[in-house]
Amino acid sequence: MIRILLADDEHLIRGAMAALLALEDDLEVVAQAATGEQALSMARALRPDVAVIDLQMPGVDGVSVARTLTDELPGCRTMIVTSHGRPGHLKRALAAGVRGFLPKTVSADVLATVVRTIHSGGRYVDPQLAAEAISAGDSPLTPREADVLELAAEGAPVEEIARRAALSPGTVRNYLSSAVGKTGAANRHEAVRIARGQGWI
Amino acid sequence: MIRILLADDEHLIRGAMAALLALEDDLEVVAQAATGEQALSMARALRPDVAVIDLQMPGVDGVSVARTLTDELPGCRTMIVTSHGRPGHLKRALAAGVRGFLPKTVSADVLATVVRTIHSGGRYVDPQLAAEAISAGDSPLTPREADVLELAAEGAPVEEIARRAALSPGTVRNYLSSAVGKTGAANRHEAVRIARGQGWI
DNA sequence: GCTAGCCCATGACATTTGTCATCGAAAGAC
DNA sequence: GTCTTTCGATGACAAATGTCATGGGCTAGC
Repeated sequence: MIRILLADDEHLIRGAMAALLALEDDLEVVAQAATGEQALSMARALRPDVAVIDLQMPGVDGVSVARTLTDELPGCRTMIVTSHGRPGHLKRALAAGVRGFLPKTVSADVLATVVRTIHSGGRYVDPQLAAEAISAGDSPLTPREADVLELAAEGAPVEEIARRAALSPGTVRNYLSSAVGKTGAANRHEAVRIARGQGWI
Repeated sequence: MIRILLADDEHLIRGAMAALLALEDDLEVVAQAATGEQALSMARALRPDVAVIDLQMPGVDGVSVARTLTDELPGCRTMIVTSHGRPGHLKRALAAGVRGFLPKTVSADVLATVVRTIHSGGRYVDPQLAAEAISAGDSPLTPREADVLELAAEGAPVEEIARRAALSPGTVRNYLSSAVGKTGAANRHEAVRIARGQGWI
Protein backbone atom coordinates (compact mmCIF):
# COMPACT_ATOMS: atom_id res chain seq x y z
CA MET A 1 0.00 0.00 0.00
CA ILE A 2 1.44 3.36 -1.04
CA ARG A 3 0.67 6.08 1.49
CA ILE A 4 0.02 9.46 -0.13
CA LEU A 5 -0.01 13.06 1.09
CA LEU A 6 -2.12 15.39 -1.04
CA ALA A 7 -1.59 19.17 -1.01
CA ASP A 8 -3.77 21.58 -2.98
CA ASP A 9 -5.42 24.77 -1.83
CA GLU A 10 -8.60 24.11 -3.79
CA HIS A 11 -10.72 21.96 -1.55
CA LEU A 12 -12.86 20.62 -4.35
CA ILE A 13 -9.91 19.54 -6.47
CA ARG A 14 -8.13 18.04 -3.50
CA GLY A 15 -11.15 16.08 -2.42
CA ALA A 16 -11.81 14.96 -5.95
CA MET A 17 -8.27 13.80 -6.50
CA ALA A 18 -8.41 11.93 -3.20
CA ALA A 19 -11.61 10.21 -4.27
CA LEU A 20 -9.96 9.26 -7.50
CA LEU A 21 -6.78 7.89 -5.95
CA ALA A 22 -8.83 5.99 -3.40
CA LEU A 23 -10.31 3.97 -6.25
CA GLU A 24 -6.94 2.31 -6.74
CA ASP A 25 -6.35 -0.77 -4.59
CA ASP A 26 -2.70 -0.10 -3.84
CA LEU A 27 -2.99 3.60 -3.07
CA GLU A 28 -4.11 5.26 0.14
CA VAL A 29 -4.47 8.99 0.78
CA VAL A 30 -3.36 9.42 4.39
CA ALA A 31 -3.36 13.22 4.57
CA GLN A 32 -4.76 16.27 2.79
CA ALA A 33 -3.25 19.72 3.19
CA ALA A 34 -4.56 23.10 1.99
CA THR A 35 -1.34 25.09 2.38
CA GLY A 36 2.40 24.54 2.16
CA GLU A 37 2.86 24.84 5.91
CA GLN A 38 0.14 22.29 6.58
CA ALA A 39 1.69 19.92 4.05
CA LEU A 40 5.04 20.10 5.83
CA SER A 41 3.74 19.50 9.32
CA MET A 42 1.51 16.67 8.13
CA ALA A 43 4.39 15.08 6.27
CA ARG A 44 6.61 15.24 9.36
CA ALA A 45 3.93 13.62 11.49
CA LEU A 46 2.73 10.96 9.07
CA ARG A 47 5.81 10.27 6.91
CA PRO A 48 3.95 9.37 3.70
CA ASP A 49 5.59 7.45 0.87
CA VAL A 50 4.64 9.94 -1.82
CA ALA A 51 3.67 13.63 -1.65
CA VAL A 52 1.51 14.98 -4.48
CA ILE A 53 1.78 18.76 -4.34
CA ASP A 54 0.09 21.54 -6.25
CA LEU A 55 2.57 24.08 -7.61
CA GLN A 56 0.66 27.24 -6.78
CA MET A 57 -0.56 27.53 -3.22
CA PRO A 58 -0.99 30.50 -0.90
CA GLY A 59 2.00 30.98 1.38
CA VAL A 60 4.83 28.52 0.79
CA ASP A 61 4.69 27.36 -2.83
CA GLY A 62 4.96 23.79 -4.09
CA VAL A 63 8.63 23.88 -5.02
CA SER A 64 9.68 25.16 -1.59
CA VAL A 65 7.65 22.45 0.08
CA ALA A 66 9.32 19.89 -2.15
CA ARG A 67 12.78 21.20 -1.29
CA THR A 68 12.16 20.99 2.46
CA LEU A 69 10.63 17.54 2.07
CA THR A 70 13.61 16.18 0.13
CA ASP A 71 15.92 17.50 2.82
CA GLU A 72 14.01 16.34 5.87
CA LEU A 73 12.32 13.19 4.68
CA PRO A 74 14.46 11.46 2.07
CA GLY A 75 12.15 8.47 2.22
CA CYS A 76 9.27 10.56 0.94
CA ARG A 77 9.20 11.00 -2.81
CA THR A 78 7.59 14.20 -4.10
CA MET A 79 5.74 15.04 -7.27
CA ILE A 80 4.19 18.27 -8.53
CA VAL A 81 0.91 18.75 -10.36
CA THR A 82 0.04 22.13 -11.82
CA SER A 83 -2.39 24.02 -13.99
CA HIS A 84 0.27 26.26 -15.51
CA GLY A 85 3.26 24.29 -16.68
CA ARG A 86 6.06 26.74 -17.43
CA PRO A 87 9.52 25.56 -18.44
CA GLY A 88 11.16 27.46 -15.57
CA HIS A 89 8.89 25.89 -13.00
CA LEU A 90 9.86 22.43 -14.14
CA LYS A 91 13.55 23.24 -13.86
CA ARG A 92 13.19 24.68 -10.40
CA ALA A 93 11.13 21.71 -9.33
CA LEU A 94 13.71 19.21 -10.56
CA ALA A 95 16.46 21.18 -8.82
CA ALA A 96 14.43 20.88 -5.62
CA GLY A 97 14.50 17.13 -5.84
CA VAL A 98 11.03 16.57 -7.29
CA ARG A 99 10.67 13.18 -9.00
CA GLY A 100 7.50 13.73 -10.98
CA PHE A 101 6.01 16.75 -12.74
CA LEU A 102 2.57 16.71 -14.36
CA PRO A 103 0.13 19.25 -15.76
CA LYS A 104 -3.46 18.85 -14.61
CA THR A 105 -4.48 18.07 -18.16
CA VAL A 106 -3.31 14.46 -17.88
CA SER A 107 -5.80 11.68 -17.26
CA ALA A 108 -6.46 10.03 -13.94
CA ASP A 109 -4.66 6.79 -14.62
CA VAL A 110 -1.52 8.66 -15.64
CA LEU A 111 -1.57 10.22 -12.18
CA ALA A 112 -1.88 6.84 -10.49
CA THR A 113 0.80 5.33 -12.71
CA VAL A 114 3.20 8.16 -11.97
CA VAL A 115 2.61 7.82 -8.24
CA ARG A 116 3.62 4.17 -8.53
CA THR A 117 6.58 4.97 -10.77
CA ILE A 118 8.17 7.50 -8.48
CA HIS A 119 7.39 5.39 -5.43
CA SER A 120 9.48 2.61 -6.88
CA GLY A 121 12.35 5.02 -7.44
CA GLY A 122 11.64 6.18 -10.99
CA ARG A 123 11.08 9.64 -12.38
CA TYR A 124 8.41 11.02 -14.66
CA VAL A 125 8.08 14.35 -16.39
CA ASP A 126 5.27 15.19 -18.79
CA PRO A 127 6.81 14.74 -22.26
CA GLN A 128 5.45 17.96 -23.72
CA LEU A 129 6.65 20.04 -20.78
CA ALA A 130 10.03 18.35 -20.96
CA ALA A 131 10.37 19.28 -24.61
CA GLU A 132 9.47 22.90 -23.89
CA ALA A 133 11.90 23.08 -21.01
CA ILE A 134 14.74 21.76 -23.12
CA SER A 135 14.11 24.11 -26.00
CA ALA A 136 13.54 27.09 -23.73
CA GLY A 137 17.01 27.29 -22.25
CA ASP A 138 17.93 28.79 -18.93
CA SER A 139 16.89 32.15 -17.64
CA PRO A 140 19.20 34.88 -18.95
CA LEU A 141 18.27 37.12 -16.03
CA THR A 142 20.62 37.70 -13.13
CA PRO A 143 19.03 37.18 -9.68
CA ARG A 144 18.74 40.89 -9.12
CA GLU A 145 17.18 41.51 -12.50
CA ALA A 146 14.61 38.86 -11.76
CA ASP A 147 13.88 40.45 -8.37
CA VAL A 148 13.33 43.86 -9.83
CA LEU A 149 11.25 42.53 -12.71
CA GLU A 150 9.04 40.72 -10.25
CA LEU A 151 8.42 43.91 -8.33
CA ALA A 152 7.69 45.66 -11.61
CA ALA A 153 5.08 43.03 -12.41
CA GLU A 154 2.42 44.74 -10.34
CA GLY A 155 2.68 47.88 -12.40
CA ALA A 156 4.37 49.94 -9.73
CA PRO A 157 6.37 53.01 -10.83
CA VAL A 158 10.16 52.97 -10.60
CA GLU A 159 10.13 55.02 -7.40
CA GLU A 160 8.19 52.38 -5.53
CA ILE A 161 10.18 49.47 -6.91
CA ALA A 162 13.31 51.28 -5.77
CA ARG A 163 11.95 51.67 -2.27
CA ARG A 164 10.79 48.09 -2.04
CA ALA A 165 14.08 46.74 -3.35
CA ALA A 166 16.16 49.24 -1.35
CA LEU A 167 17.87 50.45 -4.50
CA SER A 168 18.31 53.81 -6.13
CA PRO A 169 15.78 54.59 -8.86
CA GLY A 170 18.55 54.81 -11.40
CA THR A 171 19.75 51.31 -10.60
CA VAL A 172 16.24 49.98 -10.93
CA ARG A 173 15.98 51.51 -14.35
CA ASN A 174 19.28 49.96 -15.34
CA TYR A 175 18.17 46.50 -14.26
CA LEU A 176 14.85 46.89 -16.01
CA SER A 177 16.51 48.12 -19.16
CA SER A 178 18.83 45.15 -19.07
CA ALA A 179 15.93 42.75 -18.51
CA VAL A 180 14.03 44.31 -21.39
CA GLY A 181 17.06 43.80 -23.62
CA LYS A 182 17.55 40.18 -22.58
CA THR A 183 13.92 39.23 -23.06
CA GLY A 184 13.69 40.99 -26.40
CA ALA A 185 10.74 43.01 -25.17
CA ALA A 186 9.78 46.54 -26.12
CA ASN A 187 9.24 47.68 -22.53
CA ARG A 188 9.29 46.34 -19.00
CA HIS A 189 5.69 45.20 -19.02
CA GLU A 190 6.18 43.04 -22.05
CA ALA A 191 9.35 41.79 -20.38
CA VAL A 192 7.28 40.75 -17.37
CA ARG A 193 4.89 38.86 -19.64
CA ILE A 194 7.69 37.05 -21.40
CA ALA A 195 9.52 36.18 -18.18
CA ARG A 196 6.26 34.92 -16.70
CA GLY A 197 5.58 32.77 -19.72
CA GLN A 198 8.98 31.17 -19.38
CA GLY A 199 8.65 30.74 -15.63
CA TRP A 200 11.69 32.96 -15.02
CA ILE A 201 9.90 34.99 -12.38
CA MET B 1 -31.39 10.25 -10.76
CA ILE B 2 -29.89 13.58 -11.74
CA ARG B 3 -28.03 13.41 -15.05
CA ILE B 4 -24.96 15.65 -15.13
CA LEU B 5 -22.76 17.08 -17.88
CA LEU B 6 -19.25 18.00 -16.73
CA ALA B 7 -17.07 20.46 -18.67
CA ASP B 8 -13.49 21.29 -17.69
CA ASP B 9 -10.40 21.46 -19.85
CA GLU B 10 -8.18 19.86 -17.22
CA HIS B 11 -8.58 16.15 -17.69
CA LEU B 12 -7.40 15.28 -14.19
CA ILE B 13 -9.80 17.68 -12.49
CA ARG B 14 -12.67 16.61 -14.68
CA GLY B 15 -12.07 12.95 -14.03
CA ALA B 16 -11.62 13.55 -10.33
CA MET B 17 -14.84 15.54 -10.06
CA ALA B 18 -16.64 12.82 -11.97
CA ALA B 19 -15.32 10.20 -9.56
CA LEU B 20 -16.49 12.31 -6.67
CA LEU B 21 -19.98 12.95 -8.02
CA ALA B 22 -20.30 9.27 -8.88
CA LEU B 23 -20.06 8.48 -5.18
CA GLU B 24 -23.48 10.05 -4.65
CA ASP B 25 -26.41 7.69 -5.18
CA ASP B 26 -28.70 10.15 -6.86
CA LEU B 27 -26.15 11.71 -9.23
CA GLU B 28 -24.91 10.38 -12.53
CA VAL B 29 -22.26 11.94 -14.77
CA VAL B 30 -23.51 11.21 -18.27
CA ALA B 31 -20.98 13.27 -20.24
CA GLN B 32 -17.57 14.88 -19.90
CA ALA B 33 -16.38 17.68 -22.19
CA ALA B 34 -12.95 19.27 -22.49
CA THR B 35 -13.96 22.38 -24.44
CA GLY B 36 -16.93 24.70 -24.73
CA GLU B 37 -17.82 23.40 -28.18
CA GLN B 38 -17.77 19.82 -27.00
CA ALA B 39 -19.92 20.71 -24.03
CA LEU B 40 -22.54 22.25 -26.31
CA SER B 41 -22.74 19.37 -28.76
CA MET B 42 -22.83 16.83 -25.94
CA ALA B 43 -25.57 18.76 -24.17
CA ARG B 44 -27.66 18.89 -27.35
CA ALA B 45 -27.32 15.16 -27.86
CA LEU B 46 -27.78 13.99 -24.28
CA ARG B 47 -29.95 16.68 -22.70
CA PRO B 48 -28.58 16.44 -19.16
CA ASP B 49 -30.46 17.80 -16.15
CA VAL B 50 -27.55 19.84 -14.85
CA ALA B 51 -24.41 21.19 -16.56
CA VAL B 52 -21.39 21.82 -14.35
CA ILE B 53 -19.06 24.08 -16.31
CA ASP B 54 -15.59 25.42 -15.65
CA LEU B 55 -15.35 29.17 -16.20
CA GLN B 56 -12.04 29.27 -18.06
CA MET B 57 -11.71 26.93 -21.00
CA PRO B 58 -9.88 27.24 -24.30
CA GLY B 59 -12.16 28.48 -27.07
CA VAL B 60 -15.69 29.26 -25.96
CA ASP B 61 -15.63 30.20 -22.27
CA GLY B 62 -17.96 28.96 -19.57
CA VAL B 63 -20.31 31.93 -19.55
CA SER B 64 -20.89 31.75 -23.30
CA VAL B 65 -21.64 28.05 -23.04
CA ALA B 66 -24.08 28.78 -20.24
CA ARG B 67 -25.83 31.45 -22.30
CA THR B 68 -26.29 29.17 -25.28
CA LEU B 69 -27.47 26.37 -23.01
CA THR B 70 -30.10 28.49 -21.29
CA ASP B 71 -31.39 29.55 -24.72
CA GLU B 72 -31.45 26.17 -26.38
CA LEU B 73 -32.14 23.81 -23.50
CA PRO B 74 -34.30 25.50 -20.88
CA GLY B 75 -34.71 22.18 -19.11
CA CYS B 76 -31.00 22.01 -18.43
CA ARG B 77 -29.86 24.02 -15.40
CA THR B 78 -26.32 25.31 -15.51
CA MET B 79 -23.77 26.05 -12.82
CA ILE B 80 -20.24 27.40 -12.97
CA VAL B 81 -17.21 26.32 -10.97
CA THR B 82 -14.01 28.33 -11.16
CA SER B 83 -10.55 28.78 -9.70
CA HIS B 84 -10.63 32.56 -10.00
CA GLY B 85 -13.87 33.96 -8.68
CA ARG B 86 -14.02 37.59 -9.69
CA PRO B 87 -17.05 39.75 -8.97
CA GLY B 88 -17.45 40.64 -12.65
CA HIS B 89 -17.47 37.02 -13.70
CA LEU B 90 -20.25 36.25 -11.27
CA LYS B 91 -22.38 39.08 -12.63
CA ARG B 92 -21.86 38.03 -16.22
CA ALA B 93 -22.64 34.44 -15.32
CA LEU B 94 -25.91 35.34 -13.59
CA ALA B 95 -26.88 37.51 -16.55
CA ALA B 96 -26.30 34.46 -18.75
CA GLY B 97 -28.86 32.46 -16.81
CA VAL B 98 -26.49 30.48 -14.61
CA ARG B 99 -28.18 29.13 -11.44
CA GLY B 100 -25.13 28.25 -9.38
CA PHE B 101 -21.68 29.77 -9.02
CA LEU B 102 -18.93 28.19 -6.91
CA PRO B 103 -15.20 28.65 -6.43
CA LYS B 104 -13.17 25.43 -6.51
CA THR B 105 -12.23 26.00 -2.89
CA VAL B 106 -15.56 24.63 -1.64
CA SER B 107 -15.81 21.09 -0.34
CA ALA B 108 -17.13 18.16 -2.27
CA ASP B 109 -20.46 17.84 -0.52
CA VAL B 110 -21.21 21.50 -1.19
CA LEU B 111 -20.85 20.70 -4.88
CA ALA B 112 -23.26 17.78 -4.63
CA THR B 113 -25.69 19.78 -2.57
CA VAL B 114 -25.66 22.66 -5.03
CA VAL B 115 -26.23 20.30 -7.94
CA ARG B 116 -29.36 19.06 -6.17
CA THR B 117 -30.44 22.56 -5.23
CA ILE B 118 -30.33 23.99 -8.71
CA HIS B 119 -31.84 20.82 -10.17
CA SER B 120 -34.90 21.36 -8.00
CA GLY B 121 -35.18 24.92 -9.27
CA GLY B 122 -33.17 26.77 -6.64
CA ARG B 123 -30.16 29.01 -6.97
CA TYR B 124 -26.87 29.06 -5.14
CA VAL B 125 -24.02 31.54 -5.17
CA ASP B 126 -20.98 31.23 -2.93
CA PRO B 127 -21.66 33.65 -0.06
CA GLN B 128 -18.22 35.21 -0.03
CA LEU B 129 -18.28 35.82 -3.78
CA ALA B 130 -21.77 37.23 -3.51
CA ALA B 131 -20.63 39.68 -0.86
CA GLU B 132 -17.69 40.77 -3.00
CA ALA B 133 -19.87 41.18 -6.04
CA ILE B 134 -22.34 43.34 -4.18
CA SER B 135 -19.72 45.57 -2.60
CA ALA B 136 -17.73 45.79 -5.83
CA GLY B 137 -20.40 47.52 -7.86
CA ASP B 138 -20.59 47.54 -11.63
CA SER B 139 -17.72 48.22 -13.94
CA PRO B 140 -17.18 51.96 -14.27
CA LEU B 141 -15.49 51.50 -17.63
CA THR B 142 -17.22 52.33 -20.88
CA PRO B 143 -17.05 49.54 -23.48
CA ARG B 144 -14.38 51.37 -25.41
CA GLU B 145 -12.26 51.96 -22.35
CA ALA B 146 -12.48 48.28 -21.52
CA ASP B 147 -11.44 47.39 -25.09
CA VAL B 148 -8.42 49.60 -25.03
CA LEU B 149 -7.42 48.50 -21.56
CA GLU B 150 -7.59 44.92 -22.67
CA LEU B 151 -5.23 45.61 -25.55
CA ALA B 152 -2.92 47.43 -23.15
CA ALA B 153 -2.85 44.36 -20.94
CA GLU B 154 -0.15 42.73 -23.03
CA GLY B 155 2.21 45.60 -22.41
CA ALA B 156 2.09 46.96 -25.93
CA PRO B 157 3.00 50.61 -26.46
CA VAL B 158 0.30 53.13 -27.33
CA GLU B 159 1.25 53.09 -31.01
CA GLU B 160 0.44 49.41 -31.33
CA ILE B 161 -2.76 49.62 -29.33
CA ALA B 162 -3.85 52.44 -31.62
CA ARG B 163 -3.20 50.36 -34.70
CA ARG B 164 -4.97 47.31 -33.30
CA ALA B 165 -7.97 49.32 -32.17
CA ALA B 166 -8.01 51.47 -35.33
CA LEU B 167 -7.82 54.63 -33.24
CA SER B 168 -5.50 57.58 -33.15
CA PRO B 169 -2.73 57.35 -30.54
CA GLY B 170 -4.07 60.41 -28.80
CA THR B 171 -7.49 58.87 -28.38
CA VAL B 172 -5.97 55.73 -26.97
CA ARG B 173 -4.13 57.78 -24.40
CA ASN B 174 -7.31 59.57 -23.46
CA TYR B 175 -9.16 56.32 -22.88
CA LEU B 176 -6.29 54.91 -20.91
CA SER B 177 -6.04 58.04 -18.83
CA SER B 178 -9.73 57.87 -18.13
CA ALA B 179 -9.52 54.21 -17.19
CA VAL B 180 -6.60 54.92 -14.89
CA GLY B 181 -8.63 57.60 -13.17
CA LYS B 182 -11.70 55.40 -12.78
CA THR B 183 -9.77 52.48 -11.34
CA GLY B 184 -7.81 54.68 -8.99
CA ALA B 185 -4.57 53.32 -10.39
CA ALA B 186 -1.26 55.12 -10.74
CA ASN B 187 -0.71 54.02 -14.34
CA ARG B 188 -2.28 51.89 -17.03
CA HIS B 189 -0.58 48.69 -15.95
CA GLU B 190 -1.92 48.91 -12.45
CA ALA B 191 -5.28 49.76 -14.00
CA VAL B 192 -5.09 46.51 -15.95
CA ARG B 193 -4.37 44.60 -12.75
CA ILE B 194 -7.26 46.19 -10.91
CA ALA B 195 -9.71 45.68 -13.76
CA ARG B 196 -8.61 42.06 -14.04
CA GLY B 197 -9.09 41.56 -10.33
CA GLN B 198 -12.64 42.84 -10.58
CA GLY B 199 -13.39 40.83 -13.67
CA TRP B 200 -14.05 43.98 -15.71
CA ILE B 201 -11.85 42.88 -18.58
C1' DG C 1 47.36 39.26 -10.14
C1' DC C 2 44.31 39.69 -13.91
C1' DT C 3 39.82 39.28 -15.77
C1' DA C 4 35.05 38.74 -16.02
C1' DG C 5 30.66 39.16 -14.14
C1' DC C 6 27.44 40.90 -11.05
C1' DC C 7 26.01 44.65 -7.99
C1' DC C 8 25.01 49.47 -7.19
C1' DA C 9 25.17 54.17 -8.40
C1' DT C 10 25.07 58.80 -11.11
C1' DG C 11 24.14 61.91 -14.93
C1' DA C 12 22.40 63.03 -19.45
C1' DC C 13 19.38 62.40 -23.22
C1' DA C 14 15.43 61.08 -26.18
C1' DT C 15 11.16 58.89 -26.08
C1' DT C 16 6.89 57.47 -24.09
C1' DT C 17 3.27 58.21 -21.07
C1' DG C 18 -0.22 60.67 -18.27
C1' DT C 19 -3.07 64.70 -17.98
C1' DC C 20 -5.83 68.44 -19.42
C1' DA C 21 -8.44 71.65 -22.32
C1' DT C 22 -11.08 71.71 -26.25
C1' DC C 23 -13.52 70.39 -30.27
C1' DG C 24 -17.22 67.97 -33.30
C1' DA C 25 -20.41 64.00 -34.46
C1' DA C 26 -23.79 60.71 -33.10
C1' DA C 27 -27.17 58.51 -30.04
C1' DG C 28 -30.51 58.27 -26.23
C1' DA C 29 -33.25 60.39 -22.51
C1' DC C 30 -36.45 63.72 -21.09
C1' DG D 1 -35.62 70.19 -29.12
C1' DT D 2 -32.38 70.24 -25.75
C1' DC D 3 -29.28 67.82 -22.64
C1' DT D 4 -26.15 64.34 -21.58
C1' DT D 5 -23.16 60.71 -22.67
C1' DT D 6 -20.17 58.31 -25.46
C1' DC D 7 -17.03 58.18 -29.16
C1' DG D 8 -13.26 60.10 -31.57
C1' DA D 9 -9.72 63.52 -32.39
C1' DT D 10 -5.88 67.29 -31.66
C1' DG D 11 -2.38 69.93 -29.27
C1' DA D 12 0.44 71.08 -25.39
C1' DC D 13 2.83 70.30 -21.17
C1' DA D 14 4.82 67.73 -17.25
C1' DA D 15 6.27 63.47 -15.58
C1' DA D 16 7.88 58.82 -16.07
C1' DT D 17 10.51 55.64 -18.68
C1' DG D 18 14.21 53.62 -21.67
C1' DT D 19 18.98 53.95 -22.96
C1' DC D 20 23.77 54.71 -22.67
C1' DA D 21 28.28 55.94 -20.82
C1' DT D 22 30.87 55.69 -16.86
C1' DG D 23 32.70 54.38 -12.42
C1' DG D 24 33.67 51.77 -8.06
C1' DG D 25 33.35 47.61 -4.94
C1' DC D 26 33.10 42.74 -4.68
C1' DT D 27 33.69 37.76 -5.74
C1' DA D 28 35.12 33.76 -8.41
C1' DG D 29 37.92 31.63 -11.92
C1' DC D 30 42.25 31.07 -14.23
